[in-house]
Amino acid sequence: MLDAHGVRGLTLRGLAAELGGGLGSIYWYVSGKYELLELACDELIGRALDAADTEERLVPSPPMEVDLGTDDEAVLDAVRSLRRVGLALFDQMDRHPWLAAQAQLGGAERSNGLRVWESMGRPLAAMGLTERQQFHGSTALTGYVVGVAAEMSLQDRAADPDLPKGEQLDLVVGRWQSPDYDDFPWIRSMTEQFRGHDDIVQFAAGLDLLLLGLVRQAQG
Amino acid sequence: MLDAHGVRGLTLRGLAAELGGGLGSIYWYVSGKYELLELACDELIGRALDAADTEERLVPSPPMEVDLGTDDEAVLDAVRSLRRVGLALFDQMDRHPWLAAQAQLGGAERSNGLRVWESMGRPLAAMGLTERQQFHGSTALTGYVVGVAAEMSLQDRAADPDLPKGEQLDLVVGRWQSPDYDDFPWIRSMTEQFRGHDDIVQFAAGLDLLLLGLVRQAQG
DNA sequence: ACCTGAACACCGTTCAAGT
DNA sequence: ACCTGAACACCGTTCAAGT
Repeated sequence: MLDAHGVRGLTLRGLAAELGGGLGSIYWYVSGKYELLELACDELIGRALDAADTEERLVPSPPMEVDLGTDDEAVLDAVRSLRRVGLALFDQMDRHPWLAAQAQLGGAERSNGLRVWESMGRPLAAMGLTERQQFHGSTALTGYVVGVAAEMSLQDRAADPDLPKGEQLDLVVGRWQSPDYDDFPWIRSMTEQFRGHDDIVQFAAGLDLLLLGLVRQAQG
Repeated sequence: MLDAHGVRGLTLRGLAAELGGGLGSIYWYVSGKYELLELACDELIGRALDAADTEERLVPSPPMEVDLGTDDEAVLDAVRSLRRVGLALFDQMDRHPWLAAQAQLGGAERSNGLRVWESMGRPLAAMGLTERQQFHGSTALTGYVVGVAAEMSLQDRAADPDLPKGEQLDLVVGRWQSPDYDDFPWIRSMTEQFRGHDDIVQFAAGLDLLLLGLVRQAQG
């Protein structure tokens, strides 16, 4: 997969050349570029879900920094489940920076899109939430996952790929000290946090906020 | 703005014709299509923030369905503030379905991107969260907003624009009863919820979960 | 300073023609 | 059934030339 060059960098001519075939032959297998991307998305999402299920090859989870305030084993189990799925999906989108922008997880016709939604919904039901709360919770979770992943993918793409990670952060944070940022004191106050930030930790922290909210809702 | 045809439907040739000018003259004012889109994004985000500030022309907020479990006026004020900004941004992206996919809110160089981040951050600081919690909270909020908005924009675009809303829902939900969905009992159980769903209510519900998590974190 | 439009270098998609 | 590549209808961008 030569998607290291992004969605736009994948041309049907390039793909045909890579496969040693003619340009038109692609259209025998696939209706167009859109379906090609959809299939690639579905494949990668499917693998992420497999990883979440089998528990192998799973990204190491950052420790949970929030206190859920419950020892109900059913609830804790559901939370662990949701966290595992969310982190597996994020990890996959982190590895393939074009994925997040492309993946319309919920409501997709592709079967793995449905698997995502089902994977989110079942634990929510097990937590004892009402159907309405389950519904809202599931779209909140999927929306959060692709939203944060997309945001971070864009942020990383904007950065100069030649510079080392540390210098990139210094460059951004350096701008924050300029007079342009006089109206944004809060952003400036985040200098230290931004310099030490880690994408997956940040993602997990927000996911845990959502999970905390859901636990509270189940308890209330 | 003829962006009723989406980002791809906006061609520089079409724009030049609309403006009654030559194709090349656009490049005198703007470096390319990318910058043009960035400017349009920034303008609309800016208007949304203005609406959130002035409290006029603001979308009616759905009632909060979660119990925050606090009467700390400073915290409640912060929550109201975050909710107002989030809803104003979502409303704008709901009105302009191409916006969400385009808007890299956080970390954008454009000044209104910074305004978004600052608007989210200040209330979080006022809630008494640690700097680390503020940082994580702000990215979670912005990520959630654009993520859910993007997901819903895609969902609405996929639908047949000729059919009335009710029939569209029936069509989707009808498919859920087919044998293809035998492996997705939870999705099937959401039939009733999906049929009666309302985008902005759904968005607000998830936002409130995040806010509930943040309030708990501040209290803990 | 500001505009013009032909020209260029690409796209995705189609389709008559091959095996 | 499966593949080919020229041809088509578009893009965004550049640039010598105008006023």
